[in-house]
Amino acid sequence: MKKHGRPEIPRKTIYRLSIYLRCLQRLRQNGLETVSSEALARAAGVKPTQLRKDLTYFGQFGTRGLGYEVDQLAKMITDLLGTNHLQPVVLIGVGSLGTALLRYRGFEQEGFEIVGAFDAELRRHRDADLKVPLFPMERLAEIISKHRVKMAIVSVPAAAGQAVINELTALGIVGILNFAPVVPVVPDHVTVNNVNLAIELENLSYFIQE
Amino acid sequence: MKKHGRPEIPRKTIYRLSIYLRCLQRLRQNGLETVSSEALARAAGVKPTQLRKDLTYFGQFGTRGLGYEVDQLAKMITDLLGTNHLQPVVLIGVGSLGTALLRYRGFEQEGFEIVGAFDAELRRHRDADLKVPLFPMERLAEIISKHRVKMAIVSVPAAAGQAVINELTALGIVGILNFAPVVPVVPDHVTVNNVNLAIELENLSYFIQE
DNA sequence: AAATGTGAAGTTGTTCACAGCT
DNA sequence: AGCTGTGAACAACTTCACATTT
Repeated sequence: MKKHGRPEIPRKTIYRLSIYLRCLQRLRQNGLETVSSEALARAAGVKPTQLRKDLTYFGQFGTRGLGYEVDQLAKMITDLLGTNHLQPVVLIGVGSLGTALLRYRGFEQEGFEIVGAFDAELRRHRDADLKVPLFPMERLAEIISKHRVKMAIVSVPAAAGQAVINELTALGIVGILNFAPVVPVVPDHVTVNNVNLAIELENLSYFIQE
Repeated sequence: MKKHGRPEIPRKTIYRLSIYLRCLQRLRQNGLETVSSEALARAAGVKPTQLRKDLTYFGQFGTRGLGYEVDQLAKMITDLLGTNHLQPVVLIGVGSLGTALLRYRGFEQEGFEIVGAFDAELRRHRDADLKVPLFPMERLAEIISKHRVKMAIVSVPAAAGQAVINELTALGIVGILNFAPVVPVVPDHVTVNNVNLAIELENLSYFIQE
């Protein structure tokens, strides 16, 4: 995990922005037009002061004595996160987890489109019901350039992890959601978010003892 | 996400322990018997001093002038995390993501066994190749008590999230790996690790701008 | 000589307290 | 009166510097 670009803003703040956005969307569905930092913070599971501090990294969006306009704040967060337009993504590694991720509807709902899935060995995984086109690794460069892809999801085994990540960064990918259980090394301008499901469970295991 | 039990130890330290363990396992496969904090830290992607500080929360395990014994350190971390014995887990929500998680081999490799998968509507998801037994929600209490389950994976839609989590905690579950896009409310003695794949992608989206 | 263990210093992130709008 | 915006205080975590052990 690395940060850059606007380095003075805590990464956790960016993460919480996404949570605020989800809450705002729900508030909007409920017909709310305005919300106080206290109410929004409670919905997001944080303290009101933290919400306000998070927002002030980017400017002033509220009205004192009143609160925030739901629509306006949601739009500003969307713009800020860069999710206001559809983002093309490639997925590498169509094994058990990769297939699972391809079936998962959650990504497209939030503005991401998996334009291609790649694997070193395609044969086995030709599930007819997958809507995402499958390609051999040889066509990775072509698809990335054709769709101007900047983000990738990596769900290959540990042994292949670093090599695949090297290939992706060489092809211009600058954001990687990495499920491979490795500690990836990438150039400075590339951001990696690591998700390791086994470690999350293992972590729980510690806390439930006794 | 909550902490308790041994509260003085940073949660991030516990998380890194898992990473150290993976690195140690790899070192052991390569026949290494001893490792310095510098070498292990490099493998784990942290600074040597951080590794040493992390370990001293739990005692002294190294030999000055020499380093750490790989086997011994791995065993101590395993004991500490509580992954030295097989841990039964239930999974709630056999939708696209839930099915994916059931197919994922990563959990059992690390000592977790999904003893049952549950869903409000079972019909659709009778994939013959799933090895995990599927049950209706009505049998949740029975299975949890039969296998003495303390951990659960929640992969239901947002709308069902809090209700399912309430049911689980009422049945004695104390550790939850939550994929439902909600901000869960749980009693103090319950630990929740939230994983939100859409938010991870959204977060990347911010960092790749410009 | 080599490498750990650790108090102290430094850095980062959170919360407080209250000034300032509306 | 109510609620935001923010410098200052605080807390948590990381890194340094070096004493200590083999």
